[in-house]
Amino acid sequence: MIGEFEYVLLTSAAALGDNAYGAAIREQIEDTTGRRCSIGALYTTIDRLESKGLLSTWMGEATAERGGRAKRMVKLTPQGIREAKDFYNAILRVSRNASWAVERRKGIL
Amino acid sequence: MIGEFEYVLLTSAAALGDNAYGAAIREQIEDTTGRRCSIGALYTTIDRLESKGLLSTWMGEATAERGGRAKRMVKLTPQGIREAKDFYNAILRVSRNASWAVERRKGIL
DNA sequence: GAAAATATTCTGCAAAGCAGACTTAGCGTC
DNA sequence: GACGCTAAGTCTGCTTTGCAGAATATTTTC
Repeated sequence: MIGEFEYVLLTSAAALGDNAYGAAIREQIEDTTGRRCSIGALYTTIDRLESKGLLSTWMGEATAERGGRAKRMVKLTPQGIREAKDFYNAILRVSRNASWAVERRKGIL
Repeated sequence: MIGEFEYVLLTSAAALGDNAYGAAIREQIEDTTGRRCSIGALYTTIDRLESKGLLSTWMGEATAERGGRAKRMVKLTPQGIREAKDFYNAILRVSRNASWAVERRKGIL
């Protein structure tokens, strides 16, 4: 099973679609979680996920906007999508009868 | 933020209420996740969660059913409940627009 | 008093998460 | 054509979580 941060990263990369690359993913993570994401946390996790085959990366061109180095683009593999889905479903299944989940459902419905 | 397994353990203990103790929690975890839970994973995590103040434990009496040692009873602290809730909400928030979450919602509604 | 049952303790290792200094590289300008 | 500015990624070391199972404790039953 993937870890929580790995899940957050996969989800954030998926949300960015064709614009998913290191720095943008980092921003996306900070925005959606409200937590700070260090550079180290980001890239070590990207490396790990790539070596596990859950995402693939390649170097894009350095887009020319006032400086900048080439971007490392990211895309989930089918296996990555599968594992993210599994993680999500596992959390939902385990939480089925948890008071906090029930409360929240009531709020939504 | 707590880890995924810590979340599973807290949730399982919560589900068992007054019957929450090591071995029962382990069974609960195996049932709800479908994954195997080793003894080591269980108790090291209980220890950690206790030292972080997310749950408290005490020794109960040895119930007399064909042998058996005293049980280590477990109960979430208010802080434990809070952290579990935070974890759950964080996953839901991050997943808001993920394809796998959307698919699943459609299935439910 | 030995076997069987129930449950926990202990110890070591593997995987995931976190932090930030350092480096690379293009752009603009003078 | 060197220098500073900006955007982005590499590298390295450490901490926290997760995993495994052998060993041990305690109680019942025969």
